[in-house]
This record gives sequence, structure tokens and C-alpha cells, in this order.
Amino acid sequence: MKQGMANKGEKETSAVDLVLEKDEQWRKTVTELDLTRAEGNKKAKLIGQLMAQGKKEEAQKLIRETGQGKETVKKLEEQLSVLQKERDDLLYQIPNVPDASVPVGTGSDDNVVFKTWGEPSTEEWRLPHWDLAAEKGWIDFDRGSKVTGAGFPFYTGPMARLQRALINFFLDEAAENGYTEIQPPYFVNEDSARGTGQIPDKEDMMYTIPRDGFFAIPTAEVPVTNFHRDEILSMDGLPIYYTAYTPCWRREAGSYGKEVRGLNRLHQFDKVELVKFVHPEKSDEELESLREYAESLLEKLSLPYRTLLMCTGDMGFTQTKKYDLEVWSPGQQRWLEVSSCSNFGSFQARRMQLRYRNEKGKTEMVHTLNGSGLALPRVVASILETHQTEAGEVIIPKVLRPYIGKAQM
RNA sequence: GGAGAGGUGCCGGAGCGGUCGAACGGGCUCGCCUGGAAAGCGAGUGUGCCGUGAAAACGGUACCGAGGGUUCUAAUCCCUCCCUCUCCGCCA
Repeated sequence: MKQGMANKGEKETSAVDLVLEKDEQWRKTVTELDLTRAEGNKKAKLIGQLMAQGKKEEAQKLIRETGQGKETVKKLEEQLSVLQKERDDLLYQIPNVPDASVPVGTGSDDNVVFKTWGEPSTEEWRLPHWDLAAEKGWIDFDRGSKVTGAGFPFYTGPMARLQRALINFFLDEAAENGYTEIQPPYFVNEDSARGTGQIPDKEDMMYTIPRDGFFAIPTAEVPVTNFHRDEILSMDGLPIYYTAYTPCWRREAGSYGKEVRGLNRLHQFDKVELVKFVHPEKSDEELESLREYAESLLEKLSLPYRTLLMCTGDMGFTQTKKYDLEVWSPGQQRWLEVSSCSNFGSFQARRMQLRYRNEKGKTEMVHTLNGSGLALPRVVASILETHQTEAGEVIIPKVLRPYIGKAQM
């Protein structure tokens, strides 16, 4: 655990020891409490029997004896809930441990380029998507700011149509590849946010609806993975593949500058998500097929990309292994992340009490995975730049034409 | 939003202060029966946690929507919340 945490860049690994210590105390208290309860239960049962037999005096005598037992139970229960909260608070702060195949590293420089596809264009004449979109009147950032705030753009005319085409294309592709389409709620409750690990790790990134105790989803991963929370799945039913289109809301506090220019980073964006529930022994290969599927989408859109195998220090709190797919943005001459394919092992399942029944009839935690397939804004950015002509037109990728009815815009 | 009814195991559905982890029916699993099947018969059939154990298993404890409370004892009584259903209102 500690090695894994250290590899993820956690400086402080003492939480592990503290958890063990708290757990030790917690166990002791549980045992004591159970014993005291057993005693009380025995007495209560006896009293019941005596009453039934009409031996009132004997029963009364026993009732008088129950006082201190009750006190003890109450005291132990209080202790136990305190210990449990202390232990669990610590436990929730411990990240998932990286898989052995993940390169050890401290930051983005240590990520490994796993694969590249296509020829990233270095031609200078291409406009960044925000300039082209402004020129054509396709995306209205200013009115978005007026109506809501920065990071909430309007897409207009052909751009709105392109968005819708992409959503449909992604959903149709996923369906053809065995993913069941789901339309989930866009708000979730606190248990769900904790189930997938947004709480406590990424609590600040979510928009909240405090009056009703809801969180606006930062990704469809949250409602879709929680779909099976607190369930025991049958082994025959695995693996389960879901896909869902949803808007995603992220506060993205403290992000400014060219990094967030145009469609690079928004507070609201559209995404088609892929979620898998699988047998623990299959999650490694399931991650690879998830990655390959996401890659196939970029290939069908003729967008050059590269796949990174994220190193331990750059992969995040909840994952055991993660690939990032980055599409090339020729207008910006940089790579943009459009998909993140992750294996969570049993991390989310443990939080969600999500199990399956194995060959022997025992319950075991399932493994969960998810990936974007894909996130729209940066794909749109790359389409506008990659398929841009010198005349300022955009050639629509063949696979999208049935959805748009045009070859260019 | 208003009024009423209700939330029990895989499902249906009893229980409404003690012997209830929970009757009964259905489902499912195993066995018997059969040439095979149906019917019939018999047995079994929850989860979390703690402890013992290599394991199988066993012991304890908790769980009858969630959380509090009353009581020697709560699925059963009280309070708060959530959810479902019916009627009215409103409404895409």
C-alpha cells in the first residue's frame, strides 16, 4: 500500500498505519459490544419466558439487573461510531494502488507514449478553432458568458448540428460494439458521488445543489457506475457494458490562460461515456479492449492521436491503470486529451458494495472500468482544425455525413 | 403543492411489543420418481461485521426504506427524513 501511494506521489503514507491502528481499536470495541449485547439478549429472552410463565417477581428481579448492561452498550456504541468514522475518514483518503505494469514516475513527463496514429500536421496556415468558429459564427462564447458565465458556450447552426451528429455517432458505434445505451440522471446524491470516488477526492470540482443535496454530474461515470450500487450481480451476467451520453459539469477552479482558450476547457461539455463491470480476472484485458475501442473512434474520424500510458504520479486517485487518448490540434500545435480509459480494480466496487457471486457462491467485488468514447469539445476543436481547408471550409468526416447530410461546412 | 395508503427475504405476502431472520405461497438449487419430461414428493435457499479455523465450517452480533427515540425486550410504539401508490391541483 505504502509503496503504491508513494509511487502516486503521496508524501504522507502514515494514513495506512493510522487506519490499522484505528481498525484494531474498532475491532476490540466491536467484540466487546457484541459480547455485551449477547448478554443483554439472553436476559431479555429469559424475562420473556418468565413473563409467559407468570413468574413476575423473578422477571422483575432480572429487569432490575439490566441497567449497567444497557449503559455499557450505549457507551460502546458511541465509541464504536467515533472509531469507525475516524477509521473510514482515513480510509477514504487512501488512493488506489497502481498496477504493476504502470511505469513509476512523478508527473506528466514520465508518461509513456504507448501508441501514435496518423500524421500530426505542422502546417502553419490553419486557424485555431476559436478563430474559425468566431469567423463563421458557429460558437458564441460571449453570449454564453452573458447568459451563464465563462465556460458555458452556445453552439449555433451547423456547429450545434455537428455536436448532435457526434453524439449520435458515438452512441451508435458503442451500441454496435456491445454497449447498452443508458440515459441517466444528471444530478446524483452524496452516496453516489462517494461511490465512484469523487468524494472526497474531487469534491470541489462538482457543482452542487445544496438545497436538495445533489451534485451535478462531472461525468456520466458517476450515475452509470452507481446504477448497480449495493447489488450482487450474477457471474453469468458479467461483463456488463454501458454507454451514456450526458452533459458534464466541472467547476475547474483556477484554470486560466491559453490552456482554457476556446473549447479546450469548459464548465459544461458533452460526452459519451463507456462503463464496464467485469470479473476481476478480466479487467486487464477489458481495459485494453476499451482503449482500442476509443482509439477506433478517432481513427474513423481521421484525427491523428497518440495514446499515453499514464505513470504512477500522473494517473489520479482512483485508478490502478489509465490510458489517455490525445488528439492532435494543428491550430494550436498541441495534443488535447479526449479520452481517459481507466481500470479501477475493486476500488469503486468496495465503496459501492458492488459484488458478484462466484463459482462457489461466495460474494466478491467486481472490477469497474470506464473511458470516454469520446468527450466532444476537443474532438470538435480538432475536427475544425484538422479538416480545415485553406479556403476556410471544414470537410466533414465520412462517418458523420449520414448524420449531417453534408460533406462540408 | 394538498389529502390519503403504504414501504418486510429473489418475488408475492403475513406478522403489528417477547419464543421473529421472520408464517404461507411462488421461484431457484439439489435429491427421489420417469425411457425422458411434466406433475408429485423430500431437503436446502440472504447480507454485512467480529471471533475461531489452513479450509470446509462454526459461534456471536447487526440488518424487516434510512436515521434517531421509548422499553428489560421493537419488523411491531413515537419522531424526522427518503421513496412508492391513489385522488386533487399544477405542468413539458
